[in-house]
Parts: sequence; structure tokens; C-alpha cells
Amino acid sequence: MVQKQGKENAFTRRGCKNTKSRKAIISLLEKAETPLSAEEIFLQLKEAGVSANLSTVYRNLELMESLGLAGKMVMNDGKARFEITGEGHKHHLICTSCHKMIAIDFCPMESLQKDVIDKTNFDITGHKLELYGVCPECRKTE
Amino acid sequence: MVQKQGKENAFTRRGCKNTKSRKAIISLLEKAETPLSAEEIFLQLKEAGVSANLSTVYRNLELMESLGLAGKMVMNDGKARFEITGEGHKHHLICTSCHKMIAIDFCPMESLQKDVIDKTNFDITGHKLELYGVCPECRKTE
DNA sequence: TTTCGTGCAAAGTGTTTGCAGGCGA
DNA sequence: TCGCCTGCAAACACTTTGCACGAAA
Repeated sequence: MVQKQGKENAFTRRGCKNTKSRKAIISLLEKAETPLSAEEIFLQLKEAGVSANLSTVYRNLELMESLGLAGKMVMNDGKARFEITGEGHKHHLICTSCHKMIAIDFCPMESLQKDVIDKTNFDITGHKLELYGVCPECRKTE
Repeated sequence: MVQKQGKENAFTRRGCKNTKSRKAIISLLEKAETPLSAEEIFLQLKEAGVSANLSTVYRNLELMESLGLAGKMVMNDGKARFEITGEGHKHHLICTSCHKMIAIDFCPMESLQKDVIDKTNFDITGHKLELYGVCPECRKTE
């Protein structure tokens, strides 16, 4: 009756079922270059032939966030976006004109976190950094 | 018919009227220690005896943002907060337990902005940095 | 089989908008 | 006075929730 087999995954390992839509969402997020909104995920699922209801998408994203599999960030447009929780976290540079988003790989906080902890006595658990600007393409056409 | 008098202010200077609610909102934001949500502003106005409709609050905050008088930031709870645009911009450390927010005065981006511009060719116009953690008080009671 | 997950529709939030009347310049 | 500002109510967009059916373990 032991059920520990090689067949485990991020969901079953935590007592959740490994459903079609969950697999599909994880796989989308894994190959996404930028954080995705619930609606984007919903549409991309449909395109991939794994249609899931929008509520299901929201419920699964919430689950994945609580399991620590995905991170949620709300951007200034009021929409939440989600990204896979990888080893190296990323920040983003967002074009205020065309809303293109590109990932930047360095993080100025890594070296400063300790300093802030000392100063504030907070137990720092994470951070969010977004840069805003105008991308080269938009600058041309302006 | 010249109307340039010492009586100018941030609004009239830009062709907008200096109404009671606008004065009150600016003054609230000026003395606020942390960014305020529209609802908080709405309630504090009422308390101060300068009741304004919630739509009016939103409209004025939007105006102030477009005039560059205030900055908007959307936090992970999905609510927008506003703060006065001062000389030295600030970032915030937010307790994920009690949602207390404290301002931190240093900015790691200042020294790095130039570097990012070189790397990405974006015309960087701003950034947002938020730190998350658990404050000393909440850590005690957990 | 049993329990968890899903679709559907309806309800919730925070925010925006159209319109008629009111106030600031 | 004149036109911008405001209050009100309705519309919006995104997200959440209740319920009954369906699928994973």
C-alpha cells in the first residue's frame, strides 16, 4: 500500500491531483519568457487544445502560488501576472508605450538584502522590482 | 488682464482649478507616511470634514498622476495606492502578515540605471521596488 | 469508490464613465 | 459668466465563489 513511486510530481507530492489543466498551466509558465496573466494563460491553453475554464485557471494559479510553484505580481495596469518560481528570480523592464516586457537577469537586491534586514529588523522574504521605460522601437515611432 | 499672481499653485499653474477636494487630497498625501489607497483617502477626507465622492477622489488622483504630482503603484492585493511625488523617491517594505508598510530611503537602482540603459537600449523612465517580509511584531505573535 | 477538480453562472471588488447640476476663475 | 468639477448611479474589468457534475487516485 505504499504509494511512493517514481511517478510523483509537484502536485501529487503535496496531496493535489495532477490534472490535465494543471499540467498544461505549469508547462506554459515554464516556457514563458515573461509573466503571464490569467487571461493569457486561458487563451494559450485554448490554442494548445487543452481548454480550461477561466475560473479553473484562476483557481489553479492560486493553488500554485500557495504551493510555492508560481509567483504572483500585480502590475500597474491592475492585472495579476504569474511566473514559475525558478531558482534564479527575475525582474522586468516594461515599455510604457507598447507594454512589451523583457526580463532582466541581474538583481541589485541580492547584495543589499542583508543590509535592510539589519536596519529594519524585518524578516525579509521577497521583493519585486520593475523598471519602466520606452523601448527602442517605440522611441523611433514617437 | 495679466493673471500671473503669487496666488498660483500646482493646479492653477497647469490650467486646472484648485478645488476644495484637490487641496485636501494633496494635503493628505503630503503628510502621509505611506502610499494611500483611494478608499483610505476617501475615508480620511470624510473624517477631516471635506467629504468628496469616491469617483471624485479617483478622478483627482488620476489627474494628479498625469500632472506628475502623485505616483500610482498597484500592490499585490490588487489595490492602487498613491503617494506624493517628492524629490527623493521612496520604496517600501511591506509586512505580509499585518500589511504594515514602512518607507525605506535608499535606492539600489540609482547606481544601476545607467548600466541597464546601456544593456537594453531602453529609455528608462522609472522603477518600482517593493520588499516583502514579516515585521518584528508579527514575528513575535506567530 | 471517494474525494478533489471543473464548468457554469452569479456575485464581489476596485475602478471608470455619462450626465446634469454646481462651483471656481 | 463660462467651463471645469462634482455627485450620483450605472457600467466595467478582473477575480472569486456556490453548486452539481465529472474525473483522478
